[in-house]
Amino acid sequence: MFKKVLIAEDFDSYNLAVNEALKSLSITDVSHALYCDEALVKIKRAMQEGAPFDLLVSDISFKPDAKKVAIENGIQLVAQARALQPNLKVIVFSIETRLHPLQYLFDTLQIDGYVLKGRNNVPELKWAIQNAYVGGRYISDEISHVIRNRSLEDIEDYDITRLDLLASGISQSEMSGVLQKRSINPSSVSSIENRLNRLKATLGAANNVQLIAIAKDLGLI
Amino acid sequence: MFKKVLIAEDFDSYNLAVNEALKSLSITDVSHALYCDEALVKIKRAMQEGAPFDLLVSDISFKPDAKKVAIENGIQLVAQARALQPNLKVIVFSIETRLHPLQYLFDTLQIDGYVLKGRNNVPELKWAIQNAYVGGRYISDEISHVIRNRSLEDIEDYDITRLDLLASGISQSEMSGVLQKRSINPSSVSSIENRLNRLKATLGAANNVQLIAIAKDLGLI
DNA sequence: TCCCGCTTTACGGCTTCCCGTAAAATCATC
DNA sequence: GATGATTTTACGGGAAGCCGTAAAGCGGGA
Repeated sequence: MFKKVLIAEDFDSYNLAVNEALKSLSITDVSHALYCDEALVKIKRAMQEGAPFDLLVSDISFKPDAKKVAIENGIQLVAQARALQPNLKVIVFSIETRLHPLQYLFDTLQIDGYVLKGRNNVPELKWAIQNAYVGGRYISDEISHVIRNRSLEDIEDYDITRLDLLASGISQSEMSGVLQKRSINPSSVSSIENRLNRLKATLGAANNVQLIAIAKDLGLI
Repeated sequence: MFKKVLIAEDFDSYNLAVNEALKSLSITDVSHALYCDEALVKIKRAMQEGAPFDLLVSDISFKPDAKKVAIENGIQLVAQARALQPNLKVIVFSIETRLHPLQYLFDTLQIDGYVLKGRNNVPELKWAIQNAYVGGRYISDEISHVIRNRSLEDIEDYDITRLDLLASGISQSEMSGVLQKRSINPSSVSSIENRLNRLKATLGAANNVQLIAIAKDLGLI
């Protein structure tokens, strides 16, 4: 079983739950980080000391407070942690159910488990940890069906930019100017219309208003 | 100190935290309810047996699952519990930060404490329980700001309906028809424009698209 | 080089949104 | 019931969005 585990989680309640799960697996070498920055520092230090972590259990959303932080969320943390230590096993423990952030975690970062915060986290976490240890990948039921939906595959980064600009209240002709200034092609009003139409078709939106509503729901913007 | 406490909370993680707080106050007679219906039954039975609860610690949002329930959320639970047993002390323990539901809890139901789920729940819960016992009322810092901020006060329920309809992709003239069918007044296209304009002014949106983006961000819809 | 397919751009019409103004209806108060 | 304030409705003109068509640009392959 895993020997050395790091938990990146800001709520004390959830830390209690993860502790409980680890205790039941007789894992005693457990470190806690209440902020992402802190977590990355601990990972670095552990590697330098020749005693790297075996497993990272990380939340996604960290409540902002007075403290100024460089890494704002668990997704960035996991990305940077994996860049530092590619063999680090990662289990994400979050309330996030939106497709886009999850797709990135599974497809690009290839995490080793996802536990959706819910009614029975202690047994779920325990199971996820055991699975990750033997090279498996546990995913909470409620989100495995979300992941199976691949409808968003052909949405590119600039589409997100376009949606962001649209949601900021500017007109499409103004957007054309902004895109030119950022030298993003295509930038003509017609192209913007085309791209937005394509997005509307993909996401089943009748107009720009609904498009933004759906994009918000999916976590695209 | 309180002798007999009921906890209405569906997540095991948060139940661990409340347990921890109660244990540190040497409160041992603790019951749990994972559903609101179950909680109300326990309150009733305890009264009938002549041993009513002293304190209810309740969540607001309960995750829906296969189980069919009559009481869907903690606000309804608190209202019904207080109707049954007016002297019951109530502490709400939730992630809810939106003004509207909180106002009802404080102004109408007059709850005895509100702990916002966050970084340090165990000490906060402990403090809230101690305060409630001596007739005080503990409120998490972040929430007392919200309660004081009345900027969203003039957004009424039908405004949410209008935003919902707008986000569903229909045109304003179609919305007029829908509102008439539901006999919601005003229903004319002009009125819809007026209301949406008022919302845009309140929320600082330049057009309908941005309005929906902001409404999504604020959790209005 | 020419052809082909794809993307980008341009443009025109039609619809919807946006923003005034003004009339009609409703409500509160006396 | 009259009066004034507020809300609701109606309408019109200009701006923006929506949609189809067509031309121009661009790259790959024969």
